[in-house]
Amino acid sequence: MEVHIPDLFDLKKIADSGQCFRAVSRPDGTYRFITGDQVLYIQKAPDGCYRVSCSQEVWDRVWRPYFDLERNYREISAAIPEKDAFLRRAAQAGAGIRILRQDPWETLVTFIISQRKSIPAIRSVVEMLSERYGTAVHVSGETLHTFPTAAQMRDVGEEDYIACKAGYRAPYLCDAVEQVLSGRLDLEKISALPDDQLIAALEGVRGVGVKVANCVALFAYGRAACAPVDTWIRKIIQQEYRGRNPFDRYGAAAGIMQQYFFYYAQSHKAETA
DNA sequence: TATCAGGGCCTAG
DNA sequence: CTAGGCCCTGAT
Repeated sequence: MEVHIPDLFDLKKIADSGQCFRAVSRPDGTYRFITGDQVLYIQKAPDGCYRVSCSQEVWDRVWRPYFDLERNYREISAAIPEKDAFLRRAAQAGAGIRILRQDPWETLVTFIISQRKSIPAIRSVVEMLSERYGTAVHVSGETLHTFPTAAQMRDVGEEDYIACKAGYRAPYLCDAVEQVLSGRLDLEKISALPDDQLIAALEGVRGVGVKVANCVALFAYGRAACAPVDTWIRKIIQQEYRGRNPFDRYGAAAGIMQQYFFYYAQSHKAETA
């Protein structure tokens, strides 16, 4: 099937954006995304069209929200003040990135893993967890594994996580599983909370600090006002904004601006180092 | 082969 | 509030 996407949309930038850790590309330009038990193959076609492997119904129900297609990024970018030259440059470079709306459980777990790890290292842990504890699905001639649910991780022990290279984060993962299964943390229910309370609730999990909590709020709950500050963003604040955090000024779109910064830093590593 | 930092967080002082 | 420590990987 084919879909038309009029807004800024760039598969490579999305896959490399560091929000999701399971997206892969093929030599022919096809990208594969996985969320929940859904798998999507998507390839660019002329005139803002894309060939997708799913039905219209699944596209509308699953992937449109996943790619945040209801939001107009062209408008948001155009609204960046001329004065903020660095952000304009970053937004230009990152044009086509979307804030993905991912599954809260998967996002929570993957960002607990992410701390003090490089993106390739995160990918390999996430992939190993999926292979061992997720559900096998057969699509398009390949066997994939969904990301394991909390229930599927019920009996996984610290040693098992360590075997998956989670390192010192192993007890954090056990705590996350325990809290979700016991209902002490209800990932569905907290979606109704305002940003600050949502973040506070997430911080109740061991190994979840302000940075990881903000990532989950932004990349799973669509809280675009939340802007996670990591080492890269910190560098930018130091070098480009004289140590003054600019995100307060960006208001409801702060998280999107953060993504532009992050992408810019990632793709200009040599210069910013 | 050795070294270093990587999308931080916890604990102690 | 600030400093170490942490478990392991990928990059040089």
